[in-house]
Amino acid sequence: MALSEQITLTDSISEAILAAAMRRFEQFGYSKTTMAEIAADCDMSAANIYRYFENKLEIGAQLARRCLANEGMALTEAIHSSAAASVRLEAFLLANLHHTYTRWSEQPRINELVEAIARERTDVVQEHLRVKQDLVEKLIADGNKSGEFSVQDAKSTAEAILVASTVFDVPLFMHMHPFEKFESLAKSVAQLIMRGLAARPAQ
Amino acid sequence: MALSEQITLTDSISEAILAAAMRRFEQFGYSKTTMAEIAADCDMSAANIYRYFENKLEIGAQLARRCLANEGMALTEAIHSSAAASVRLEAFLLANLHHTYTRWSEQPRINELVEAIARERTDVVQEHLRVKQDLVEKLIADGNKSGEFSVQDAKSTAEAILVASTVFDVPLFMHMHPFEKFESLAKSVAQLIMRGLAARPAQ
DNA sequence: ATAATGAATATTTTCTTGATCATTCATTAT
DNA sequence: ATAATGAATGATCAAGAAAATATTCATTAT
Repeated sequence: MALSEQITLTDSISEAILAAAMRRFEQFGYSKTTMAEIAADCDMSAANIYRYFENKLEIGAQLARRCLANEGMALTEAIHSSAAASVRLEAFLLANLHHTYTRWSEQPRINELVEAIARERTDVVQEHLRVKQDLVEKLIADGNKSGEFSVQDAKSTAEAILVASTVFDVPLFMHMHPFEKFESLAKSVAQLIMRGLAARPAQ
Repeated sequence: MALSEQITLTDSISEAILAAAMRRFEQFGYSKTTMAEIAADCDMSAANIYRYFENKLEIGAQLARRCLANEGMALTEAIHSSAAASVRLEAFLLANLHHTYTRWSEQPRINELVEAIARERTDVVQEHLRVKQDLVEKLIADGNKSGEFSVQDAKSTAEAILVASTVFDVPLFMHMHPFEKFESLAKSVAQLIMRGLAARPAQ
């Protein structure tokens, strides 16, 4: 009892810290937010934060994990509809793009965090890529089962699809086109991935 | 006669400046190279360079144009073989990757120039993309003609292919994998683009 | 014991301020 | 006229001091 109580308390304090950090990161950016400010928001000393998190980057990493997990859920939804596999593939790419573009344009401060994590916490990003690849692999398996696809190596194919859709996943590229252009590009790429170039007897 | 002579002279001086600049950029990087140094290499004053080039960035832009034109030629070769269109597509992606990776690993100083141009001379990069897209469009047209492909909108398909192969074109990504891994990814993507996911009766 | 803190330390960032450098221009050479 | 230059100007960069900040730790509170 004392044990579970303690864990709960610790957790809720950690949550408060994360929430405060998130508010600050959103409003002022990662680098402009100080541990002292986060601590003050939680009515504690900066030193006390270190009882709950290893350091500032770890706070950023956990927030990034959640953010990416959110994206993962959106992508899961996009892929788990009952529509045709081709439709779901397009939905996947569009959802991916939408997430990237929205964050880029509406939460510009958060990009700084994203960059820091991408640079210094490769593990977080790679875990997310693994999740995405699993999703695509499942989609491919579904398509194979329904007869819509005939893909041999689902794993490397899923990897190739992710590589091919990198542009829609990296904030850095978002300045290149307006959203609508990106949308149409994502659709083109989805269609390309679906149909390929090779001629086929009946369509 | 006086006229053509003058133009030739001007040209050869411009060439000397470009050559000197290139040597410096390769060895010391764009930002660490001064106009005075380039000028000294050509036995002239810094001020005199401005009779031949608008400014330092313009020198960089012209060198970048040549560099990209070289890449364009390599890609043209890759695409103009007499092999099957699918083979040529793969060759195109691999040549693209090879160029990016080699420059990144063997001429790290030049990356600074590339970044500056990408940032401040979008026109140069976009012109190169246009050239590449034309090449891919031609490849598609060839494939259509030979019956290997059946692509309706060659233009937007070519655009999609370029978008899908962005990772192989951007130095920024080169640190993510060793060359061999990239090679295998490029092959996977090429195959994906070729065959697509959709089931087809024969093949 | 567990939590929390203030003070101490080590890193980073910011801020000068003195170069260095790109670019312009009036002047000189050809 | 055409080429070329040195000196002037404003912008950018760099070294180092000062300030802010992340992180640690010895100490206090519960």
